[in-house]
Amino acid sequence: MSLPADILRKNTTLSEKKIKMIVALYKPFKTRRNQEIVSRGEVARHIYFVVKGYLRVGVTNSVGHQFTRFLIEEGMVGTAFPSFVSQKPSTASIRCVGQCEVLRLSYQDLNLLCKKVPEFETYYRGLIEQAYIQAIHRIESLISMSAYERYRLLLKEKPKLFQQLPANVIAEYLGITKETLSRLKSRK
Amino acid sequence: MSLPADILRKNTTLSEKKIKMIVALYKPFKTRRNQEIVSRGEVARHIYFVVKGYLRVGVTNSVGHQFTRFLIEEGMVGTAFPSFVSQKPSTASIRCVGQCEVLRLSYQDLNLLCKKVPEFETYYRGLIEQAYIQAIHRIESLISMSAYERYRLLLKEKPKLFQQLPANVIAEYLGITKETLSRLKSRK
DNA sequence: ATTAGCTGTTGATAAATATCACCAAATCAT
DNA sequence: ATGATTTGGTGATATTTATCAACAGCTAAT
Repeated sequence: MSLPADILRKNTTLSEKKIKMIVALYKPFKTRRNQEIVSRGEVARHIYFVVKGYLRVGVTNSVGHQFTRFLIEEGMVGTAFPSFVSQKPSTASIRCVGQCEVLRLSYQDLNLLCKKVPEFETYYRGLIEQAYIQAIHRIESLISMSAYERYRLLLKEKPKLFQQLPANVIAEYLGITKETLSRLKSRK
Repeated sequence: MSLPADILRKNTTLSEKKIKMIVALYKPFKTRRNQEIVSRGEVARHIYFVVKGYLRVGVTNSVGHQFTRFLIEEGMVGTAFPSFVSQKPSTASIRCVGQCEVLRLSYQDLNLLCKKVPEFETYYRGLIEQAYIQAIHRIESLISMSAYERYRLLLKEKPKLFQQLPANVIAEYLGITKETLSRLKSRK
């Protein structure tokens, strides 16, 4: 049936009835090509479930350069997390890469679910654990590897990104300029 | 009374009885100066609560250089997280910086608590959320700031680290060499 | 169809950081 | 107390990466 329902079925032992109830809270959210769905300074009031496409969570540094904090892929869930948890204004923005299909779950509904359905909280905790583990690996690659090594690692682990995303987004994710990325590509 | 109990009192509405029961599962763990308490290749079977000192979670890259994935400060809890969650061998090691006082909670006990005491799971989820947020900030600083900017930020946010830890540990945490850190210090 | 903008490259150069070698001071183990 | 090890610092140089500029091919909007 629906992608979020499949994922709950696979990762929890929740009854069909409860799954239905939960999934009804994931509201379809219409997006336009490259639309910014959360702007810097706004509070991230939802977590987003990506059905199709990519969301890019990005920040801008002191001299106006863009960086990609996270890429949220199909089947994954994410948001501007520090803002979402604190319900304070976000330093990051969230933008669709191309045309996306997105569901969203509000902060209130998520917390209500966590309170009322312990099994959902366990599932949600697992999501955060996995996200945190990804973040740890990213930190490790950033402190211990050269740009070229990080590029090779990403190419090996997520080759799809290179087919589906423009090079500047990849470069912003790796924390290098698009020129450097272009040169790394032609390095043997 | 005890530090972990105080923290539970402050962050949950658990009864004194339950807090007592939970804290009894945090076992004191004797460490020697600079002792490695989890080695690379071992499974991290506990999370560690630091009563005194610092734990350093570190990795070694392909050419044998050390890096510091995380520093766990007094009053904080942590472990080699990817290994702990998966219960598979760790790529990181955990080492005491100097002389430490540490409590530890086993994987089994933690999961039992999460299952039996939903409020504990909420508390634990909050810990992971905060750890994840810290990790996000670290990623952002690594992809968007220069070594000097990262050094200044750390100096501003955690000045204590510079008094309490040797410079090479700080450098490994910033992802730079100790020589570069030494030069950044004398930069105005 | 045409223009304007976006995307990916490449070159020349500058800036940041690492590497290697060495030294002095502090700290530790015996 | 002493010898050994660790720690912090500096210089010379190499390497990595960023910056700035230019350009060709593509894409999208009018």
